[in-house]
Amino acid sequence: MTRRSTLGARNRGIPEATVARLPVYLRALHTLAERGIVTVSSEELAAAAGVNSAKLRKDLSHLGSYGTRGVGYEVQYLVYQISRELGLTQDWSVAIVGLGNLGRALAGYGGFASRGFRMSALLDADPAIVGERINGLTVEHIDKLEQVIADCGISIAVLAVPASAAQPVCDRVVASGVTSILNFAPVVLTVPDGVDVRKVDLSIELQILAFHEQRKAGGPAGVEQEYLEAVDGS
Amino acid sequence: MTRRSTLGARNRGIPEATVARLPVYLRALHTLAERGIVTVSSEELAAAAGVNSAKLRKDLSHLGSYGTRGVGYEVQYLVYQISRELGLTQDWSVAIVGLGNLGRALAGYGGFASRGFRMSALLDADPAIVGERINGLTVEHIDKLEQVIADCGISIAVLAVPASAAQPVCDRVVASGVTSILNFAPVVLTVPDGVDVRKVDLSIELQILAFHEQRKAGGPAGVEQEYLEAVDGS
DNA sequence: AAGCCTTTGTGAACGCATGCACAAAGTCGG
DNA sequence: CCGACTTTGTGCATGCGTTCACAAAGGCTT
Ligand SMILES: NC(=O)c1ccc[n+]([C@@H]2O[C@H](COP(=O)([O-])OP(=O)(O)OC[C@H]3O[C@@H](n4cnc5c(N)ncnc54)[C@H](O)[C@@H]3O)[C@@H](O)[C@H]2O)c1
Ligand SMILES: NC(=O)c1ccc[n+]([C@@H]2O[C@H](COP(=O)([O-])OP(=O)(O)OC[C@H]3O[C@@H](n4cnc5c(N)ncnc54)[C@H](O)[C@@H]3O)[C@@H](O)[C@H]2O)c1
Repeated sequence: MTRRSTLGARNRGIPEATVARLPVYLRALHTLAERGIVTVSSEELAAAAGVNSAKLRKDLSHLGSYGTRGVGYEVQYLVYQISRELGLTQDWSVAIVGLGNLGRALAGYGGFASRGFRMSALLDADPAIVGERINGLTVEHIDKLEQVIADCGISIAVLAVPASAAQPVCDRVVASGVTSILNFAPVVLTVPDGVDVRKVDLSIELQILAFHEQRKAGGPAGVEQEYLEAVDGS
Repeated sequence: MTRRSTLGARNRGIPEATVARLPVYLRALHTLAERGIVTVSSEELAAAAGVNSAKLRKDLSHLGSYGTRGVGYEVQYLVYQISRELGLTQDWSVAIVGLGNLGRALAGYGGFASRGFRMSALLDADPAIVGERINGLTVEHIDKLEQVIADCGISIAVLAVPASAAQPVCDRVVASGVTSILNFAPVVLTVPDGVDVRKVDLSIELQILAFHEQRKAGGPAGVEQEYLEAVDGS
């Protein structure tokens, strides 16, 4: 007796918006599991994840028919299915390039390991940083990049280098075989087809908040007059 | 002669997707300005920002008619208009709550000040951290939250506290008058209407990358068999 | 065994975002 | 001053994502 419906459902094409929410559901499910909860309805899980329950059900329906009508979803089983879909049943080796303020914080963070991401390599160009031990790992010189990536089987790299170094470093990690990049530098990276880039830009987040904040306070006040003052001339 | 078209255009309702891209355009424009470039076409700016040029033009058209046909956009003028729309012609005071690994990195980052965000207050609950000086600021005890927020006129808070503390801390900063929150803790925050929350979740970013990475390698391999093994029983 | 009750999975409608393609607008050389 | 050329601003079509609403499905009680 196989539990998963063999027909339909598994489209092979999961919408990007759904993929972005699966980790949120997964986190909510883990929290429920810790509390010993065995079964959860779409309504409850949606509330825990902060989304509409119809959206949740549609999202899950892309993975298969894993619920039971009149009951809900079995927490553990759903955890497994989402994990599998996201590729978290295997561990991923990750390299961090740039061990400055931000890189250090990331390297020392425990929340990655618990989700199947192992920080396997730390790389920096600064001789003063190379050799340092952070969270049990030794920082290697960036010249060993190719070697380290091959040795550790790394396919995901985190870039925490200055903006000016980001594209060159990106080119190198891509040339070394990395096909997924998480970029913290405030630049638009150019990569070949087949390489995924996701960016995290904290300044942008603050600017978006500022926009809405300004709206609450009555919208942008500036008129033409102000520009002339601002540029201080003409 | 006023430069900005007085009619239409300024809808007061800028699409959220556009708002999220304006900071990217702004960054590209700053880079161009540094190189001494005075005028830029939508095609060039779009390339620098990594978007489609039609999208760029439509985005900018929401702010007004700031281009010149046959020529393009004046870099400085566009910088000013976007800055004004985003609310960056004024400075914003920001509080950081939680000065652990991540909070420290943020507090020490220079890229915020240059975009009009001043880190005005650092708050933590740990007596060992309170009193410490980071980047010229003294870490205050979380008990002074209300007072500090009022004194510094803070409306934006960054939460870099553990997941378990995030909601309580959130409630407190909201009660103190903060109406915009940037949250790094991996939890869904509940806030009253009128308060904006943006989340940055690095684990989620990695999980999304893992999903696509797995796809490149041939899709999720698991079948029912594997679940039974995984739960190790039954 | 039958009917009631709960909850899923999805069809359909709607709204937002994207990108093409082009007319209108403006520049610039002659 | 004119005509050719460039580039903007936008109408329109298309596709994606969200939400409502409900029939079908399954469990549970009697
Ligand atoms: N710190 C923050 O809170 C923060 C916030 C937003 C964005 N960022 C961005 O994240 C990136 C890192 O920020 P940070 O504060 O850690 O900067 P940082 O200057 O403290 O660290 C950068 C590190 O990269 C290393 N590096 C430089 N060039 C390199 C190269 N070619 N190869 C390998 N390593 C190299 C440096 O030696 C340094 O250790 C920057 O692009 C920054 O704009 C940081
Ligand atoms: N460090 C990372 O790279 C990273 C990555 C992803 C997510 N996060 C998330 O960011 C948050 C912070 O991460 P971190 O690594 O800096 O953690 P951390 O434990 O190093 O720092 C947390 C800080 O918050 C303070 N704190 C705890 N309770 C508080 C309270 N009630 N009021 C005020 N301060 C309080 C602690 O004293 C500590 O200084 C966590 O939620 C974490 O899950 C961190």
